[in-house]
Amino acid sequence: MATIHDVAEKAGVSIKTVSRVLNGGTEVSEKTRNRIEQAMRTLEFTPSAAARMLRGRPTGLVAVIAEQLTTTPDSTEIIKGIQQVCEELGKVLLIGETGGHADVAERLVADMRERRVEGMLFATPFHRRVELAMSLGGTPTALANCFETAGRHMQVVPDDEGGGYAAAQIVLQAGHRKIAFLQLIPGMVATELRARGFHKAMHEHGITSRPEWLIHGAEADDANEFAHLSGAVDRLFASADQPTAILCGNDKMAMRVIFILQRRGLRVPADVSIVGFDDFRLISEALDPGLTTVALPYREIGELTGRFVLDSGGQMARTVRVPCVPVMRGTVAAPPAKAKP
Amino acid sequence: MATIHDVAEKAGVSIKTVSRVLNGGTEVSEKTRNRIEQAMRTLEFTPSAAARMLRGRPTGLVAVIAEQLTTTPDSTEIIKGIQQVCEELGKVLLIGETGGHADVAERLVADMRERRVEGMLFATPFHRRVELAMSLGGTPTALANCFETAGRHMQVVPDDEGGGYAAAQIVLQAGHRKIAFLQLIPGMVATELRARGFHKAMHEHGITSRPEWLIHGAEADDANEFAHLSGAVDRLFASADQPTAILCGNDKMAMRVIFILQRRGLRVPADVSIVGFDDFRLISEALDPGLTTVALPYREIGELTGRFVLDSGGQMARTVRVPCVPVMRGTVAAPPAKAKP
DNA sequence: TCTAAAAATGACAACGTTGGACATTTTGTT
DNA sequence: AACAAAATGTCCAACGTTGTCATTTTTAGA
Repeated sequence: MATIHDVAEKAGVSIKTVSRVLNGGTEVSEKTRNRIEQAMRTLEFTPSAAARMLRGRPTGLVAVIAEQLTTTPDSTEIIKGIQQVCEELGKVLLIGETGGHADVAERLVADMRERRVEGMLFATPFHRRVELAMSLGGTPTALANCFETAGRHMQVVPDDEGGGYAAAQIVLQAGHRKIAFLQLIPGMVATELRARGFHKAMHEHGITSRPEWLIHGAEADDANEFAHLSGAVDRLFASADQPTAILCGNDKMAMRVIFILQRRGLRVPADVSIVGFDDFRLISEALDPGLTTVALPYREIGELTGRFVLDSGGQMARTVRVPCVPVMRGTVAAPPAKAKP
Repeated sequence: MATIHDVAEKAGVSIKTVSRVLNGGTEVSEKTRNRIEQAMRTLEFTPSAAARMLRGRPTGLVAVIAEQLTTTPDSTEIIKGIQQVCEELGKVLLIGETGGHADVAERLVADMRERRVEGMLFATPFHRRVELAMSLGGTPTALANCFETAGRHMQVVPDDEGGGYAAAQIVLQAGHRKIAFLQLIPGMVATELRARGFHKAMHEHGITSRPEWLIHGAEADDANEFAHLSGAVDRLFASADQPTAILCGNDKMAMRVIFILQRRGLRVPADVSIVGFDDFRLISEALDPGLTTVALPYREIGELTGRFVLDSGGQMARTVRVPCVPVMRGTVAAPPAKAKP
C-alpha cells in the first residue's frame, strides 16, 4: 500500500508538499500539484485514516448497536434515519447486532470504543425498556426506540399514548361510537400506553369503552394469530350490538381483520371502519382501499437520535417522544346508517 | 482518553508490560498483571484501534455499499446475511448508501479505502446490472444481487430463471394447465429470466402459454397498480376459458390479486391457485391461507457474498446463482374439477 | 551461597501522517 | 538587478501501539 513517502518520491517532492496537497494548507503551485496528483493516481495512493486519527482527527464513525436487524421495516427505518443524518454530516455508520445477548452487546461496545466512534446509538425493534450495563467510557450515547430506568442518556421513543389517542380520534371524528380495539400483546410498553390514549379519547367523547371490545389481538406465536383474530371477530359480531370500527395494534393485524371481515361479507369501510398501526407501506399501501393507520415515526426516531448524539455530544439526558401521525387512506368512513342509535 | 502510557505510569511499569497484558504474548507475572488490570479499569482505558492499525493489524472492517436502504426486506436481508458472516468472523460492518448517485458512490468507496476495509460489498435492492467506475485499489470486492458487464469480481445473484421454472412447476405439478403469469415491469433482469424459466417449464409439460395470459402486472407507479391489476384480472376472467392458476411477480402483487379475486367471489385456492415471488413474511405469512411463493434468497446472497470476500480475498471472479426455493403454503391446490378439460 | 537458566521487564524504533518553526529556492515585479 | 512574495524543503515531534532486542529479576540447581 503506497504511502505519502512513495508519492513524494515518485513526484520528486518532499512529503511535506504532498501533505499540503492532501490538506490544502499553504498554496501549492499548479504545476507541482498536478505532478503530485498524477503520482497519487498511478500509485493508487489512499491516505491512511488510521494515521490521521492517530494525529487526533475525529474518526467520523458512528455506531448503531441494534438489538435485532429485523426484516420488518422498523429497524430499517430507524437505521435509515440515522444513516441520513450521517450522510449529511459526513459520518459513516458502523453496525452491530446484539441479538439480545448482553455479552455480545458488551463486546460490541468495547469494539466500538476502541474504534473511537463519535457516537453510539442503541436501537430496539420495538418500544421497550433496556438496561445498559456495560461501561460506555464517555462516548456520546443515545437510545432509539427504547429507554432506561435511569435515564442517563438522550432517549427517543414514539409517543404511543398520543398514537392511541390519535387512532381513536380518527374513528370518533368519523362519527363512530361503537369502537373495538384489538391490542398488541399485553405487557408491552406500546400496548399499555396506547390503551391509555384510547381511553382518554373515548372519555373525552363521553363514551365508556366496553371491556369485551378491548381484546388482545396479537399473539406471541404468530402462527396462531389468524385463528385467534378470527375468533375475536366472531365474538365481536355475535351479539346484536356490533362495533362499527375496529382499531388494530398493527397493520398486519389490520390486514388480517380486513380479510376476515371480507369473508363474513362485511365491507370495509362501508360496514366496518378499520385503523392500523405502523404504516408499513408494504401492507398499508398495498391494500385497496389503502389502510388508514397511525404511522410509527421510526425514521424520525432514528434521525433525531442521530442528530442529538452528533450535535450535543450526547450530553442532554432527556426523553423525547415523537408524535405518531395518523395517515388517512380509505378504510375509515362514517358508521353505517342502520347502526346509528 | 487514557493511553497505555497512563496505565503504565499508574501501575508503575513500562508501557511494554501493559502492551503484553493487552496482547498476552510473553507471560506477565500474576501480581503485575493484576496491578495493570486494576489501573486500566480505574482509567477506563480502551486501546486505540487506530494505533494498532497503524502497526499493521487488520482493521476488522467490512464495507457494504448499498444502492438503497429500502424499507422492503430485500436490502435488509442481504445486509443481515453479511452481518451474520461478519459476526462469525469478528468483523464489523460499515454501511454506506449511494442513493444511486455515482459521485456519492465514489466518495464512499474512497472513504472506505482510507479506512482500509478488508472487503467491500456492493448491494442493490433488486437484481440488476451495475458498472463500478471508481478505483477500487485492490480492496477485495464482491457484488450482491447485481453484476457487472465485465465480471471482474465475485458476483452473487438469485437464479431468477430457476425461480420462474420453480413457480411454474408448483402449479403444473398440482395439475394446472391454464396458467397466467402477472410479471414484473418489463426490462428488468428478473422479469426476463423468470419468463424464460416459466416457458421452459411449460414447454416441458407440452403446454404453449397463451400470450394474453402473460401480462406485465407491476407498474412503475405503484399507485396505479391496483387498478391495473384489477383490469388484468377482469380480462383474464372475461372469456369462458379462464386460467386456474396465476403466478405473480411478487408477493405484494399476489396479495392484491387475492383481494381482487375474493371480491369477485373466487376462492383461493379452491377456484384459483396463486403463487407469489419474494417470500416477504409480512405478507406471505400474514395471509390466510399462507401464500405459496418462491423465496428470493436475499439472506443467502448476503451471506455468500460476505464469505467469498473474506475467505478468498475477493480473488475469484465468477457469477454465483443462488437457487430460489419454493415455499409451499396454502394458496395452491388442484384445479377445480369443472375446469378440467 | 553462588551460578546458570528462565522468567519478567524495559528502552527504543517504527507504523503513516500532520504540524510547527524555519531555511531555502523559485518566481514575479519594478 | 534588486527585492518581495510565493513555493518548497528540512527537521523534528507527536499521535498510541507493538516488535526487536537488551536488561534486570527471579528461580532452580549445585
